[in-house]
Amino acid sequence: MGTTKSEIFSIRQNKLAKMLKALGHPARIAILQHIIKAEACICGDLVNELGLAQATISQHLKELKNVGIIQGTIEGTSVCYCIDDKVWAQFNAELTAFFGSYAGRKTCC
Amino acid sequence: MGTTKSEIFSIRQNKLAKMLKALGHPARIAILQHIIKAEACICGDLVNELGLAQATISQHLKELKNVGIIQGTIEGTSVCYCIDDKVWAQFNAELTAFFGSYAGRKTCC
DNA sequence: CATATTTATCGCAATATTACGATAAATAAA
DNA sequence: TTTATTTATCGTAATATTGCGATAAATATG
Repeated sequence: MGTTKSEIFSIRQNKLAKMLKALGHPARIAILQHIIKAEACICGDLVNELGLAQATISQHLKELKNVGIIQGTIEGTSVCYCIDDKVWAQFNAELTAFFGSYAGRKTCC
Repeated sequence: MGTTKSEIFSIRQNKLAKMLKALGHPARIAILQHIIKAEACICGDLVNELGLAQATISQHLKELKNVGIIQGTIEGTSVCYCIDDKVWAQFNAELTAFFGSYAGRKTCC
C-alpha cells in the first residue's frame, strides 16, 4: 500500500495526472512564474527570491525537469533554467482537451 | 518538516497548486472522466468501473469534493455525483490564464 | 594552486498520501 | 422488524513528499 495503482489506469490518465501533480505545489508554481516573468533563463536567482533552502529548490527544479517542462543549461558555475516551449504547449493542449471535454450539465439529479 | 510552507507563497499560488494537486492522481482523473462520459450524475457505478476498493474511491471523491469540483446529492441509499459547472469553469479559467502567461521564449541562453 | 561560487546529491526527520479491511450509518425492500 | 444495499469513516500499513543541513562536484577567480 501507499503506492498509486498505476497499472489499472490508462497511459493517458497516468500522464495527465503526473503532469498535474508536478505542477501541484506552490513552490513549483512560483518557480515557473519567476522564469516566465524574467522573460529569459534564470541562473541562480531562485534561491534568493523564494524563501526556501537551496537544497529544497534544487529538488523542486528536479521534479519540474523530470516532467520536461523546464530545461537546464550549464553556464559556467551556474545553471540556467528555461521553460521548454514544446512541453509547455503540450501540457496546455492536454489540459485544454481535458477541460473542453465537459461543457456543462445536461440531465442531472 | 514534511509540510508545505504555504505561508511564503501567495494565496493565488497556493490555490492554483491545491487545485492541480487535487487533479494530480489517475484515479481522480478517471473518476472525473467517468462522470463526464455518463453525461449525468453517477450513483455507485464507480466502484465497479475502477479497480479500487470502495473505501479508496470514497476517499478520492472526498478530495474532489474538498476542492469543490464535484458535488454529491443523496438519492435514497446512494449518492449521486456531478461536476460543479461553476468550479469547473473557474479551474479552466485559472489554467488558461496560467498557461497563457507564457507564449514562447524570447531571449535565452 | 588555493579559494570562492554555484548547484546537485545524500541522509535524515516530519508529515502526507494511498490503499484497504472493518465497521458504522442511513435508507430501501422484504 | 429484519435484511440488504450503499456510502462514509476509522484505523492501520506502506510508501511518497517536503524541507533542510551537510557535503560533494564543477567551474571560476585570485
